Amino acid sequence: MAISSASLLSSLSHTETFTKHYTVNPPNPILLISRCSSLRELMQIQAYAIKSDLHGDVSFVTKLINFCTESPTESSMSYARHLFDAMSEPEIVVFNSMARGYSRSTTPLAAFSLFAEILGDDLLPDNYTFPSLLKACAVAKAFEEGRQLHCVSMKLGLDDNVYVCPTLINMYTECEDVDAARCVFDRIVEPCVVCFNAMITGYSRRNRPNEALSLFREMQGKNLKPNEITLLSVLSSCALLGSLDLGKWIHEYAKKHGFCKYVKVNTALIDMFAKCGSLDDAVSLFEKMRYKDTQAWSAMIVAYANHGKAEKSMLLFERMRSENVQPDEITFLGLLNACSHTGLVEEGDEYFSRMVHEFRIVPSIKHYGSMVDLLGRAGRLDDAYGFIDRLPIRPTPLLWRILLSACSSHNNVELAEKVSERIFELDDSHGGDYVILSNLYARNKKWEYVDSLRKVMKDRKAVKVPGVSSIEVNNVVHEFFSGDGVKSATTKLHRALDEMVKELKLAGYVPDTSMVVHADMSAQEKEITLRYHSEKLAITFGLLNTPAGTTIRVVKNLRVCRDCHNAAKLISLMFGRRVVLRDVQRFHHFEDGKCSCGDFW
DNA sequence: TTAGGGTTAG
Repeated sequence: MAISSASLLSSLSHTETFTKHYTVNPPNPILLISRCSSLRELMQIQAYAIKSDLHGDVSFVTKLINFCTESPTESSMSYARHLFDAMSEPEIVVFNSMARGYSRSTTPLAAFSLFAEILGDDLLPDNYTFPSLLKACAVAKAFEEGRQLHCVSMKLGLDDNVYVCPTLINMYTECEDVDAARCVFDRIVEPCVVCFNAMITGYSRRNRPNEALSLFREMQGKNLKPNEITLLSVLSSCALLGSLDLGKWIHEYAKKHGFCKYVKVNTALIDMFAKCGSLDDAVSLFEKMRYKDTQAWSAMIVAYANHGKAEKSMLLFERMRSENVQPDEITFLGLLNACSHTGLVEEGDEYFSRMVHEFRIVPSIKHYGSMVDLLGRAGRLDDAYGFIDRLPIRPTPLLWRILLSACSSHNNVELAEKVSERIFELDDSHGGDYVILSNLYARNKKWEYVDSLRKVMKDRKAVKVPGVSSIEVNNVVHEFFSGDGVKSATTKLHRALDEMVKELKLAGYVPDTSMVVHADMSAQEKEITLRYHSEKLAITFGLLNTPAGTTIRVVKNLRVCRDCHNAAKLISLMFGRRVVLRDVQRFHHFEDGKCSCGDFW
């Protein structure tokens, strides 16, 4: 909305509300701003001030702009800019306020443009200027602009300022340059809690939980007291790693130091417990929370969804609504995932429609992805294809990738080829896509296609992310890579795995080598490749190193393979162990020879 | 008269 002219402003000043509330004597415009509750009222105050001496006064205009930038909207920012431009000699204070507003608005980089515009003038940026500008760059993921600001702050000797440092770290991590952030951090002589938090959060958000946790330990070594924000990031790292022991320790720490009064800490604890495979702990914490906000409800709905408990997710949503808590986009993402994991196509469709029409939430690419998954997994591949084709936005490779997985699950080579073409048009560097397609060819014995595809993959230098599974034993997280030991299996772990497979075979396990791509391999070689998959290595490690009868919790970075899924079911039966396996999509709870996913995943 | 780090999704 463009801001109205002076004539409109002056007409507003004569409205009834204005006369009633603000023309009592003595009407002091500065005082009026502190009582102001809407942009409309603010305009009336400004119009009123035109008649007074205050019009054009720096501190008065600054107050007006501050009001506009507190929770910026398109119109409030446009009005603020109008006031800013009208100032004959703006001061840096006023600019800082404008920059803060932009950094919180939908057009954060406007802060940088304004900065570039005024830089040549007499306005000298100060230690209040950089945090807002850097925040804007972080939000917009504008690396170049952020780096330029870093240079300017260095020239002005402000790069080690206590307020500037955390935003520099935050800007670099949001722009995916964690190492640059670490350089900034390492230059700080005595980093404070906020600096540690910025760096720990950066590691955690960039999927580097081990570094986050080691920095957390370093922080404790320096006797710096963590605060609730530290705990949020550390919990998020525990969740990434599936590190239940450390997560429990943080829970105890939070209880002891009074951090459990924070709703966000509880929400992060719920998420951690759920992602570490302990859904019961998540539920009991959730039920104990006196006040639950949208995020807490969403976290629990998402937790149920990831554990394949769609019914519970949906019931919780009903409870949430009956307590008049407004759902957000994440609540619906949880519900849609719950439906897609369990094949509830109609219910998922209904939630999508309610989200858009009843709650006026604009679907994001993630919601679309969930819908494609819902249709695809349920075998409605053509519908899923049509859904992507009709989207109001340009489909991303990820969206097609979800459909490609579904084609693989439903053994549809023809559509998989078509979908792969669409993916390769957008991104041909993702090795996983070639692997899925060649697995499909292999399963259908189209060996000549397997060979040519592998050649194409090699020519395009596409790399597949290796499978990694991890397991925590006695506070230490052990990682296993798929294929470890294929060439020379000499360790105790490999011998134990070989023995276990022998026993499994006696119980009826038949290795499913159909998805092992390499056409030139012997049956024996294929079986070995399959045997040393990361999840089998991790589960065996768990069997060897944890007390009988305890639950084995494994985290995998990709989707679990069909053969490992079969093996895990049998292991749970033969060794009397519950195995909780988190893959990139969801949880699988293996018990008594069955999986909680009901073999639908 | 302006200022730093923030869970749930990805």
